[in-house]
Amino acid sequence: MSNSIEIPFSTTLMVRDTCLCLHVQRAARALARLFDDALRPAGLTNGQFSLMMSLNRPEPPPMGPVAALLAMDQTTLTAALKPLQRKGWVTVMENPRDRRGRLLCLTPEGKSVLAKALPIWKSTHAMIDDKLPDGSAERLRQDLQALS
Amino acid sequence: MSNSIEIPFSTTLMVRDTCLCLHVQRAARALARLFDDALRPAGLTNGQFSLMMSLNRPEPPPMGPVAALLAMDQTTLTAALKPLQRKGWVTVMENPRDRRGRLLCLTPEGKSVLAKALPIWKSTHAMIDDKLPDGSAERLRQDLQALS
DNA sequence: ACTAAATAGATTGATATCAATAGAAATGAT
DNA sequence: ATCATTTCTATTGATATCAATCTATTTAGT
Repeated sequence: MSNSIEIPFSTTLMVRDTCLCLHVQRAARALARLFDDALRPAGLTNGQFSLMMSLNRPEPPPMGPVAALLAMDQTTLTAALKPLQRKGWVTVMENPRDRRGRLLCLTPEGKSVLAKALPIWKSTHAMIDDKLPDGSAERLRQDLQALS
Repeated sequence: MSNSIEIPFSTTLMVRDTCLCLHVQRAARALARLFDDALRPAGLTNGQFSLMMSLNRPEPPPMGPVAALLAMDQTTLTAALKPLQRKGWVTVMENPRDRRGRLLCLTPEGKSVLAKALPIWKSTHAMIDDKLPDGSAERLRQDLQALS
């Protein structure tokens, strides 16, 4: 006569302990906070650092491949570019060879900001690398890649 | 006479290939999309599923420990509860033993929604588990935990 | 050339995320 | 008991995230 819709507490514990999605989201939030804190003096968030770093290429890339590289929705990329454009660190120009598309360029100021952030990234990354058992960083990257 | 603020392309490639923060953010976005898609028929996002599952306890927990469990900011938790309260799946009551605090409860409807989502979680999780090399899921969880 | 389909981005609306700040209640020192 | 400190949460403002939908442009089939 019960509703039969109660999930046992043991199931809850199992999901909490095993869910890879939850584990990754948790680590993502923690790492984002860590890098955001470290990069704050440089005026960048972790996401802005990754995005701007991915724009540091010989040829300015269109939006699609950048969004794919970062595994983010194209609309997210459009939104993420706005503050960087406002600050004058990134310019978005029409692609002359495909007028539907845009090309993303780091400005000299953007490159300068990125260069100032780089040593912060290095030291922060070295720090978390040390928190992992020896050699597991590479393995971790491979496992994460398999999920993307 | 140059500005000396150019980062070599090789450095960009190194950061892109090694940055654990970027790798985790990327996997987090990809997994979030995957679980969001799968759970959509149940009316839940991956985050809502994790949050509601963490509320399925014998005793309703206060907000602080739940936020810590999910490694999220307390203000994020406050915001995340809003839509769940609106839908009548979670209730937030004053803690009689500490009137600063709140206790978070799943409603019967919330439990029912969660129960319907559970088999979706199971099959989706089994799917991504298969994408990982044998036995690496447990290792991955441990590595991610070390970062949180 | 013409038209249908595919592709590249932009916009809107909802939720997620956190810093900074503020308020209320409990705790501790005296 | 009083007051300073700490703890727990909410609010505001900015950015991040994606689904749904739209426009503009290119490509492919005819």
